[in-house]
Amino acid sequence: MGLQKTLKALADPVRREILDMLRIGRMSAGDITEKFSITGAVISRHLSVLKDADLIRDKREGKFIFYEINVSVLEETMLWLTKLKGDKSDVQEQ
Amino acid sequence: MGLQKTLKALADPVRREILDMLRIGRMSAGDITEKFSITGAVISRHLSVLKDADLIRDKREGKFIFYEINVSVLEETMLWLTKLKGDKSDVQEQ
DNA sequence: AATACATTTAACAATTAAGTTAAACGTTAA
DNA sequence: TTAACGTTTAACTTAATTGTTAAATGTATT
Repeated sequence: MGLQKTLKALADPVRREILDMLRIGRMSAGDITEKFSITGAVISRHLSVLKDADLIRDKREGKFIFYEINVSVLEETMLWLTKLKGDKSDVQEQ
Repeated sequence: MGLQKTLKALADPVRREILDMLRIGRMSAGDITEKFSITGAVISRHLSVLKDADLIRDKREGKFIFYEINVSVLEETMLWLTKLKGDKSDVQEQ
């Protein structure tokens, strides 16, 4: 389910923007929510989708929950895209 | 809308399988349909999503419509993923 | 223990997406 | 020009997704 979950998670613009933000550094759920004009409940659910895809990790510190990006799962996606793009090593060319 | 359409198109397993098949070479809509256990109408709609994302191109030849993959639009996705993965050239590191 | 704060979960409404079958369209052949 | 074939479009059903508000959970503070 790796590739499927990853691509599904990446297919939403809000979730991609969250990842783009986390690229710079970790943030609390509240900090992330502030950057959008949607409710915290929605952001929370987006975060759970990203977490389920293992694209982010969370860590509670007191009343805050901090989120950080985990890029390692992107490897599989990159490999698939690379294969699609033109690595024809496993295809009989003529 | 490039990245959004691309990722949305790639988020469906049937569409990814179609792309994987077209990687080997072009196929008619009927040939593609045969490989699945869903109706031709559904395949046709998946093809239209892929076409709208410019991931495939079509060409009618007689009664057949042949589809071929177009990988050039994947470049934008690869760039975004690469940036996310660790190209921090535009981020202040400490 | 009561209150406040940060976040998630639940219940619901609206929208989008994927599947079905049947009808329509474009092309070829009789 | 009618019939047959390949494919798409339309109408519909069901399931999934995204958003809302309200309630619940977990932690810190008084």
